[in-house]
Amino acid sequence: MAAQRDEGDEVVTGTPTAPGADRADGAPGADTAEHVEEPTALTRERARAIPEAAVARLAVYLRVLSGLAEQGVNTISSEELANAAGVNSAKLRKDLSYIGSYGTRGVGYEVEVLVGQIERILGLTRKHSVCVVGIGNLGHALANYGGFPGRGFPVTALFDVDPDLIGVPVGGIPVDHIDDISRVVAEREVSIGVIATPPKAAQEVCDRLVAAGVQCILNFAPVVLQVPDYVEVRKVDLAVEMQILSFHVARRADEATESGGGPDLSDVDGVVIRR
Amino acid sequence: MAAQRDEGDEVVTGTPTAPGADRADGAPGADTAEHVEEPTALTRERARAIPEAAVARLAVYLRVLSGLAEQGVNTISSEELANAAGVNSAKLRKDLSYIGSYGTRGVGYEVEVLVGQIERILGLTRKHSVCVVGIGNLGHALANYGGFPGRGFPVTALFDVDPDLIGVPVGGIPVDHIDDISRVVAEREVSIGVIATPPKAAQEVCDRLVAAGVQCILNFAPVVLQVPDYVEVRKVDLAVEMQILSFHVARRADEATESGGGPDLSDVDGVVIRR
DNA sequence: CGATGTGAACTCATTCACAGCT
DNA sequence: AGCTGTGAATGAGTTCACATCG
Repeated sequence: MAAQRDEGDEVVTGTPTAPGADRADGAPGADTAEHVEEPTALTRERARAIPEAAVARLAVYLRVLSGLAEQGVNTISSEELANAAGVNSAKLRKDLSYIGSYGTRGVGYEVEVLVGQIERILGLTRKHSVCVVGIGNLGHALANYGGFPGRGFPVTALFDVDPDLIGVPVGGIPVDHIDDISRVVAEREVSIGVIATPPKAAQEVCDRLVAAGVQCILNFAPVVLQVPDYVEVRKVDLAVEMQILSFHVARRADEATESGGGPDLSDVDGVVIRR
Repeated sequence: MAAQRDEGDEVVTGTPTAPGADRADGAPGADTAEHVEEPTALTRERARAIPEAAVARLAVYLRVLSGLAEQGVNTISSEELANAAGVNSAKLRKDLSYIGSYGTRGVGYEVEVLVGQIERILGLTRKHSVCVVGIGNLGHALANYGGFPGRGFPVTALFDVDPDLIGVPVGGIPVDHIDDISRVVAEREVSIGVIATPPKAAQEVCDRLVAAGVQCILNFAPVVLQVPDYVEVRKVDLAVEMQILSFHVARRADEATESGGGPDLSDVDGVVIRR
């Protein structure tokens, strides 16, 4: 049964401070990939309208729930599930409400039901063939994950340019030359492309993937990919993650340094406080 | 037991360059009843207050800028830089404004200056020793990155439980047994721990890292780690990424179904098909 | 002029708090 | 009595638009 919710969010702003009209939107800005949705109101019919942030969490809930199912747990409350997923229960309930009402008041949720519903929403009832481009260290690791994280994402093709690798099976799949990408992607109906090449090659590989018809890309290369609007790109950026952690280490250090030391306003690291 | 934080945190308030008397009293606008702020633990103070989202982007800008510097570019406008980083210029300028005013009106930014300032803010002027736990496929790949993404993050220790691995050098560093983690982490002043173990071992490894004094963790294992408040956890979750992409594939498919080959729909909602 | 820097408006996301069902 | 589901309130993050200054 499809989601029967209404399109939800209207202009909830009850604040009278709302400005006049000004609907002159359509700014042709340099907007990059990321979001595809058409900004101007009029949501498509019974819009799927699940906030991106919620989608990410649904995937987490799904994993937790699968674990519970294996342990034979049948029912769980929002409180417990939220806890296991590392979020608070209000958020969890709101997230689940986006996909429908599958809980029982006074009781909780049936694990099986939730698993099924989340899988449906995430499109996991269908298999998504994946290809990995760039069979270096990381590519190897990814290919060897075999069936990729969880089932449902079979890796069916590997590409590289290194002649020594072509034909060599990695994780059971022989490596093809990148020049054959179009043919192979079509033949094996690849729907998701993973880029694990050195940064310099990433954009070109990306272009080839797109040309081959791939519309979803997971990018491990430390580059900002330019893609057409209709292509969805997610990136996993080690350097950025490390640097964010670094930022926190630094901030922690700052705090430690100045704590206890009176209200001195001296800029710790050079940020001049102008006035 | 606080679960790991995901995103957002930190109180904003007061830009470093705020003019005149900012920092007035408390919260702006009419506060409702006695709602005594509940600051994140002991943080606060003269918070550097850079939104988490901005921090992540600063890291991206930094990479783009470094590339430009190498190419000999001296100056760049917000428009150009934004473009290269895949964001719009307003966002970029706002992000940069969090770290100070280093641009020249009518001209743009000096690449070198920006690189320096971002590095300072991200705490990259200091080296952060990294350890990797779990030397399987992924751990190998990570260890072999050598100096980790970009310089500044030297991998100085590797851990595993497999007797066959202990002592074997990977990427130049011999693998230690996890039981020695406390000693080794202390000796090598590891400040960031990377978890690349199978899911089942992740929480325990995490606990050991924390016990050993590591306060920043990058987790590749598909589990929600439970850590004390003062520990910062970032996660890289392949399964979640794939599932988010899957969701988009599914949504795309839905849209396609209903727009083109959709069997006669005497539907009420005008199917708004743009372009 | 032209591009930065930034209050203010707006949009998206999270949390509160409670009505409503079991 | 207990727990879900959800409007409404709050807060975070993004975009607008323009004063400002090199």
